[in-house]
Amino acid sequence: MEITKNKERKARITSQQSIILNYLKGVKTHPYAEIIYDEVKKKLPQISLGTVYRNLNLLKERGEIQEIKSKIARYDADISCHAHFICDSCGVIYDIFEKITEEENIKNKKIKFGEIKSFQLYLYGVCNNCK
Amino acid sequence: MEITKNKERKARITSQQSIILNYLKGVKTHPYAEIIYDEVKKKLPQISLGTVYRNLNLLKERGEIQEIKSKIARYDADISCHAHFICDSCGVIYDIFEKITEEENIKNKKIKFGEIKSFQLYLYGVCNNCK
DNA sequence: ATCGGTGCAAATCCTTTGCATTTCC
DNA sequence: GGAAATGCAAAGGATTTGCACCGAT
Repeated sequence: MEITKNKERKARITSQQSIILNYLKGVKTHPYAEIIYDEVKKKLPQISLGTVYRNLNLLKERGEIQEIKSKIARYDADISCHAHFICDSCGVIYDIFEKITEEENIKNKKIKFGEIKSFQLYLYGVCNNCK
Repeated sequence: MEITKNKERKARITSQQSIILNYLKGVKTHPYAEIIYDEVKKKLPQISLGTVYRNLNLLKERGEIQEIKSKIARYDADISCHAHFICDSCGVIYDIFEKITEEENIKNKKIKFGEIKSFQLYLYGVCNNCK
């Protein structure tokens, strides 16, 4: 699972793809595929949900966006070093740019099982809105 | 999503549940529901997959096990403070008990959006076996 | 002409759920 | 007896995929 083979393909940047990426870069809401689909459809009415999924996967493989593993996959075009606070009650995802721990060193840590290429730090709790 | 209401129910510890928990405590492989089902069936041949899912959710809500968010949900009965290294190629999940960052302080950090109750640190990369 | 991408719809597959039944306090 | 859990099967829902077609190189 989660195999990322590097079949060297000549990627074509389609309008579908750039519109998806641009939309994602413009929001901080960590939308999921269906939301992205609805939004992108405003500019590209004929786009299909399958294409949205395919492009999200492509962008993720290229490291241009990251997937946030919630119940439904959510996406974030901000790939800078930050954590996510996920509300156990309402599911809203907040970006945490404040330093929680030594995030910036994590990628340099050596572990015996392999090399750390990326990481995700999820913080869980109930957000102030829900309390 | 991911609502964890505290409807105070009188939980009954069934044999299904303890066998599932015991199996999980005995392995370090972070199995997913279907695997757990197959294993538990050896001791409890009549158990159903639905019951496995229901009990995994119960145990998770009670904090006795944790769910690892991979493509398929995987489960870990070790709830001590540790990270997971997930191989992007083969999907194997390794426990990381070595200190990667200031894990032990994370829960005490104050953030403006709410209170941190738990966290998960996922490390991604390609494991030595796959390289 | 070729080959990657698209749209559409169907298929897949993980997970949840409704319901009748059983179990345990 | 009654709340809670189970087994079974069906439903649900997110994501993937097969295929014919399109478009850019």
